[in-house]
Amino acid sequence: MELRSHCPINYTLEHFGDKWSFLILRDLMFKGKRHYNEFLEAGERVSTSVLGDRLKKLEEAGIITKREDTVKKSRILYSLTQKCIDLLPVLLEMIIWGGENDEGTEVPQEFMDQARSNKELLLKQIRDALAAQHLSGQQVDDTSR
Amino acid sequence: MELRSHCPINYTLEHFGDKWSFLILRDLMFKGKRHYNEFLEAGERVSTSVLGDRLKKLEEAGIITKREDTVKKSRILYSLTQKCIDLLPVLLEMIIWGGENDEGTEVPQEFMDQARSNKELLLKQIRDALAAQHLSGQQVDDTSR
DNA sequence: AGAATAACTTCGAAAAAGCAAGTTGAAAAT
DNA sequence: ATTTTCAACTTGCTTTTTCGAAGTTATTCT
Repeated sequence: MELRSHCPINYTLEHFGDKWSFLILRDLMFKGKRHYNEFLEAGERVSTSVLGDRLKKLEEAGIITKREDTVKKSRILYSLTQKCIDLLPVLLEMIIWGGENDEGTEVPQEFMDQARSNKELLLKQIRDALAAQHLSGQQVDDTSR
Repeated sequence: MELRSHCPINYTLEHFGDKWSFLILRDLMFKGKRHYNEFLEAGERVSTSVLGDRLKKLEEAGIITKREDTVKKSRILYSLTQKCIDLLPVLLEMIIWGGENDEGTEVPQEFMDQARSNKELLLKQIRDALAAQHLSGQQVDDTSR
């Protein structure tokens, strides 16, 4: 990856500064999506070629990892790396700004309140949950699907 | 502006999810740039057509304002709105992630230390300074240029 | 065995970005 | 007073990137 500069904001943008990367990470972090077709069907409808390309780039950059799903062999399970979990504060601040400025936001009031009153605790809770689900190597058989 | 969804992350991305908007805001917030040609010359070299387009869109979205420069009448002075200053935490978190993950980062160690040890204070300092420079309507005659 | 599911690829079309040159109006220089 | 320069755009064209529809391959379900 060739950088336009070593400005930290530019560095972050070179990884996620397109219309889709952050949305894929949102699906992984906040919506519990772990498989290709789940990303396709969720939210804003990425096209499959763009999704494939972004997943590849995110993996190359060490933001996510892929491996065979132990529950169903033909599927690939996508996981977050620590590097990606470190990005959580950025996503959270984006949620706060969006939640405050979009009148028709879908963010629950409760979430906004928690983010305002005790951001550190909220961050820790989400971070711990993500670490348990993504870094342990274990996998829960989600029979609700 | 037509939204793909009311997800707060998507909402934020619809405003700044391109390669240049955040960089222009960075120049305004962290590098003290206030004029068109300063944006052009700083950092990663936007083309003038893209810069013109982004400034227009940011103004339409209420993120920045433009007005005649009182020091030199032929210039236009760009300022941040409160809505944009509210975005500061997002930018700061991007700086932290970029500073931590880019080996060749240009972020001073001192800044990283402060961000880690007392983020709220740092935020407040920057926020107050920005409010004084951008929201007061006053303008300092910068004779260093 | 046939249909459905999952994860991609490929390729043409559309959108965005980039570049060079031109425009407008104020200010500085001659 | 006229010319030159500066600042902030605007326009038109080319290149690059992104997008979307359809096709491919391998696996699993019926």
